[in-house]
Amino acid sequence: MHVVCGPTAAGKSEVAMWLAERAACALISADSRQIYRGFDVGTAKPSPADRSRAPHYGIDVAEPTERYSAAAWAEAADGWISGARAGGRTPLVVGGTGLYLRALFDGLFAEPALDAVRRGALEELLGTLELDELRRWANILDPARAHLGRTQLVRAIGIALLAGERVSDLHRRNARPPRWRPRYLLVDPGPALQPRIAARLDHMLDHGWPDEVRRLMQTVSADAPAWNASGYGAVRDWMAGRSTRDATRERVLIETRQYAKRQRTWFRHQLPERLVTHLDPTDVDWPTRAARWFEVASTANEQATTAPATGEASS
RNA sequence: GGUGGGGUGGCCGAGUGGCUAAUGGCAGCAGACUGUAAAUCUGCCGGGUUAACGCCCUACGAAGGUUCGAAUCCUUCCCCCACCA
Repeated sequence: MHVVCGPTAAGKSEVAMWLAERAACALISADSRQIYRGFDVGTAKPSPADRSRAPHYGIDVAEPTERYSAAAWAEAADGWISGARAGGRTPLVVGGTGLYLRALFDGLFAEPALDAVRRGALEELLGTLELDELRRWANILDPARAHLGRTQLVRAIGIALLAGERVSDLHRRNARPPRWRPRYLLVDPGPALQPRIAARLDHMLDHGWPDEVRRLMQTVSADAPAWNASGYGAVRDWMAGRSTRDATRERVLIETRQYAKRQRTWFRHQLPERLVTHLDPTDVDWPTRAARWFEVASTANEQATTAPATGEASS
């Protein structure tokens, strides 16, 4: 499976669009924010023009108030991939949400059935606890996960209590087999990323982001999951009169930089290096390199489907 | 010109004689990550040296001084802010 990934504003979509037009691809968006309807400018969704140039899947598939998940996305992505193929196109997964890629390619463990009501009540309770307190619980219930963040702790504790099983055990026991072999094209312009982030932000601020946020503030409740996309909180503060344009710009810049940094850390350590091809989109010959990657990855895909291989073709 | 307040590590900001290379926060760097992931967390964070403990140097506007010892006390100077003229 072809995957174009990389930090935000790196130029993933330019590369993906180029490949899509050249090789008749359909784009599968692996982006946890572009799924939300109405959150367009600030999430840098592909333009209508781009969307008419190649089929896009995975965009505008959820209400802003909906609590989405990596598993839900991966399941939907299965359908999109089939849909792309049925339409005679090569699916090309594009996105920067590492966990979504993992959910699709490594498969998350099968979650035991949980009583929704009890789970909701428990999560509400755990939400009131201090982080240290959650750590103490996790140390008893699922020590292997006790070093993680709040979100993970709540989940580990919840499953341990409600299902009587540790997430860390389920990882091993309930693992789902991977369905595809990914080939990653990691797009990253290196030091040029910072100026690109700034330029994109200025463009967003001049092309409707403030209005978009003002509109969303009327219709989408303030605690909707869609809001926690970097920048939206800052722009919302500005629109509410709690901040200035300059301060907002500065804050969003920082949030975006930090996000890009986290993405780089993820891709650097979580992706198997042997499956990754690096692409610097500021290289003049990036199209050649991208095309070569596409060919090699296609060949690898064919081999994988004809003979459930044991080895990996190196990139 | 007078009076009062203030100048602290990249920034903000505690600290009023030794426990202070100096609480916090931000920014930065590195890392973790299997169902909210643009999320949620962890470590480092003056310089040099060390595997580490440590050791050395530089540092609280500037210059002097008091003291065994000063970011902290005294003197002068520079700059900022407020109020009075």
